[in-house]
Amino acid sequence: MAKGTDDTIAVRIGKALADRIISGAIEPGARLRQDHIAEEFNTSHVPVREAFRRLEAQGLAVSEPRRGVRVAAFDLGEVKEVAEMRAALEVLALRHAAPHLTSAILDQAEEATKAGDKSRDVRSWEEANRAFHRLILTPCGMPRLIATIDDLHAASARFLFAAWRSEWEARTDQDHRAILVALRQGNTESAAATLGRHVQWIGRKPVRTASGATREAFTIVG
Amino acid sequence: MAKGTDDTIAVRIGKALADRIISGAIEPGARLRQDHIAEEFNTSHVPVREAFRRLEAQGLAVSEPRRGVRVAAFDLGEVKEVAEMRAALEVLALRHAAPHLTSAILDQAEEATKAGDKSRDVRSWEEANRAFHRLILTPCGMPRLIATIDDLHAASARFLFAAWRSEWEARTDQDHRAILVALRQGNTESAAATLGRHVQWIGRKPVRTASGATREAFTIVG
DNA sequence: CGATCCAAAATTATAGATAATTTTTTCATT
DNA sequence: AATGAAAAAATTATCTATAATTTTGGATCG
Repeated sequence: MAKGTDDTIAVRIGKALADRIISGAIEPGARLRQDHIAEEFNTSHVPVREAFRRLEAQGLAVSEPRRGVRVAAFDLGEVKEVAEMRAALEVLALRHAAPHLTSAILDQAEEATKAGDKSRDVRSWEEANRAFHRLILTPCGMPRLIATIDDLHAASARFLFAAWRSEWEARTDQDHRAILVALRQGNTESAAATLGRHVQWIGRKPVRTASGATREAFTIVG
Repeated sequence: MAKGTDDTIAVRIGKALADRIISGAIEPGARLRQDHIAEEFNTSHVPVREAFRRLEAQGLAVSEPRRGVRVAAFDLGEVKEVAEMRAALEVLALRHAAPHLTSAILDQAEEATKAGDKSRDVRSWEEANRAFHRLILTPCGMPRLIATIDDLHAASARFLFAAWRSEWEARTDQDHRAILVALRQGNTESAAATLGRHVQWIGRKPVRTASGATREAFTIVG
């Protein structure tokens, strides 16, 4: 995966900030100060502002005119919303991708599933999970649909990292396997139905807040 | 509808350019030169560049590093893609909106349908159509979903204006009426099914190209 | 006549400077 | 100590200037 060294500076900054927001390195609600970021990346603030517009469009940041840009906050409602949007769109993508899925692709997807089951931290689990979904969906040949799904995956990953920052225990992903079996049998509708349920499975877990109290954290697991 | 005079200049330029691209005032593939646009709006090119990033995210423009920004081209494939995405997402939105639909809202939606039937040009038909969809979907209370649907509507409108720039003949919208009847009866699933079919209805029409030949133009009608 | 190379013009991308606004701090007053 | 106004500092938004790249328009050669 090329690090895109010929990208414009604004694009590079946008990717770097997106990664920090998704990983939780920057807290929800935190201010993004253009001069500070510009200084850190050794640029002027002009490309930083362009990067902000991109983050805004992805739903990772919110901007108020003359008041600055903040990392987008999120709540259980948004977790559910993203899950349902993903369900609707990934099912659509899978229906179109199914006729173009080769057994080579399905083998790769199975590898990704195994990698997910073996992973010992959230980060690598998320990577494997994303690879699985991307592999079976990309052959739909609908670039706008894929781009929208990618943004939703970014949001999902953010929720995931927020809930399971440190302690993570991989479990074998039966849904992924059931989807692959159905696809190998040419049973697209069954695969689509399982996928739709799969991405709407919301994990919950108690988390200690800054104030010491415990609350429930929710996230899309799939 | 406030013209947003306290928006940032970049936002104003973005809206103005989006309107031109959607209406077809600027051709697909046309270059958007930042200095020219800056001069026209009496600004520097910095806010223009920010506006470009927004248009890019909406799928209305495409940018190649150091080569500039162009109005996005589109083909039958993209018309279909947008129609299917709309079907999937509007059905989802309607299922969530249905419990919150009051008869006042449904009356407004009926007014919008009548306005559409009466309209004598594409532009006002499109406006009425968009009002109908927005009215019955917004109560879903899912902001990200609504924002995504709005971008898809913008794309739909663009296809519509490209196919029916001048000659337009309104027809009475039976689908809208069927949807309203189902919603009034509390039959959400029937309404959703009709809506899903409705936005996938693709209109076709012969169009004379610049070179004099005729080709088929396609667009989402709904 | 057409292809190709080169210089001039135009254009994009970034930097540095300035005006306008918001946030923070200070300090007098209750 | 709490409140609130005023001044100072920080920050955003925009403009002007400059460097880097691409496009354009010939001139030259086959």
